[in-house]
Amino acid sequence: MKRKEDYYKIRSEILKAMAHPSRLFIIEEISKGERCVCELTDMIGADISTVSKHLSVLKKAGIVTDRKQGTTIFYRLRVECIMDFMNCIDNVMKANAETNINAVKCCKC
Amino acid sequence: MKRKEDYYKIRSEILKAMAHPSRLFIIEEISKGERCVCELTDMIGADISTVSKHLSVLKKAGIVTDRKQGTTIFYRLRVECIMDFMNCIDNVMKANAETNINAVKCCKC
DNA sequence: GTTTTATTTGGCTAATTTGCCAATTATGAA
DNA sequence: TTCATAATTGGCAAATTAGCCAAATAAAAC
Repeated sequence: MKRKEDYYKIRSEILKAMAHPSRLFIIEEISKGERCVCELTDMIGADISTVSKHLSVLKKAGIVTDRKQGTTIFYRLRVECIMDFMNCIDNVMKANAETNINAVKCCKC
Repeated sequence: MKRKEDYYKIRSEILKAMAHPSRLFIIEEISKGERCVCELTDMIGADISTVSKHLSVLKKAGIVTDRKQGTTIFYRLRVECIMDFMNCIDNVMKANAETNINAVKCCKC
């Protein structure tokens, strides 16, 4: 079934867009409110072109949107649940820390 | 703050482990119950060594665990919330489909 | 119009990931 | 012990991703 494969492909592209330390930082930061490229660049400490490219990856995946005000572009989350969603990742991390447990129950995700 | 950076790094590694079509398929499939490497290999249609490597990526990230029975190794999810978690990804996909909407509300994640 | 500030895009190299094949390990059966 | 089955590991080439610099675009200030 070709349909099903495409579905996993698209899903994986959204996940891949999130799967980078700087992009996770951006997601967390803009979940607190709109931020412009230069603010994020200062916080991340990479080249502005690098940060701009990270933002375009997130935008292409549909995770963020932007708004232009003069020469400044503000980014914000497009889908509200993204942050709650991180709780599940954190449950995996917690489970990894306590490696003696096998099956981990969790909530809030 | 070095601590915070490490945190994003680890989070991104868990997400990266999930961000592949075959690995997403595996996650969904074993969420229904234990599956051995050969069963998953038949379903995916890739070389068994490829599937084995995908499983080791998921295992290393703490997403799955395994159980040996004779020569067969059964894999299962290690963290229960992983599947609910996919709902949020699907909300992003839905939002991408209806591109005229900007901020998307969602639940169940 | 020219300059300044904010951001994006192109191009390049380095690093990482993917997937196959061949070889290896491990267990159970003959 | 030898053979067969299940799975993992090593190694390699192809594809993708990351991050920097330089150049281009866009809007506002002078």
